[in-house]
Amino acid sequence: MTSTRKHYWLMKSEPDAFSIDDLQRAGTEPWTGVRNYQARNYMRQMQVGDGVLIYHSSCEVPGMAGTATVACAAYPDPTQFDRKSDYFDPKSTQEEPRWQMIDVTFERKFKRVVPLEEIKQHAAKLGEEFALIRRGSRLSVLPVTAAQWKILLSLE
DNA sequence: GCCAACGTTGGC
DNA sequence: GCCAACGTTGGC
Repeated sequence: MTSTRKHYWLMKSEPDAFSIDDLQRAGTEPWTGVRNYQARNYMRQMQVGDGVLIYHSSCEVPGMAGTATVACAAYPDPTQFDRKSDYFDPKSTQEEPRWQMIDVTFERKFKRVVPLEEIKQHAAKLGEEFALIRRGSRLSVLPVTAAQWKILLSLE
């Protein structure tokens, strides 16, 4: 888990709530609210400097909007302790926090949003098992291989 | 530990 | 707004 190699990820965000433009304005943003164990486990594996594709979901044109980098190692998501937060989790404790998160730093906004529809056309190259294009996949944080990263960036 | 019911995600 | 797919919950 302490590899020095750079790893790549894709993170989904609903642009109505938080878009690539919001990230550009913010610079660095705490990625709060992930409440899925698999997604959390991926965030635990993240290391400073890892590449992140920012993906817009649940919107008019779902697709890749830009890139960011991982700004810090995973740490407890404070919203799980906040009763007023949508992400409050009564089963989580300070001693044993259930949810972690990372911060991401804006890197680049794509000249255009690369639509999911277009990404799907490259399924053969990307691999059918790539979670983003797998039917019914709802994972909001998923790993991207170096080869996939290269292909995905080339679509811009 | 099974599984039905329910809630959520997210493309369309 | 619909609904398929999936994760979680809770009764048994």
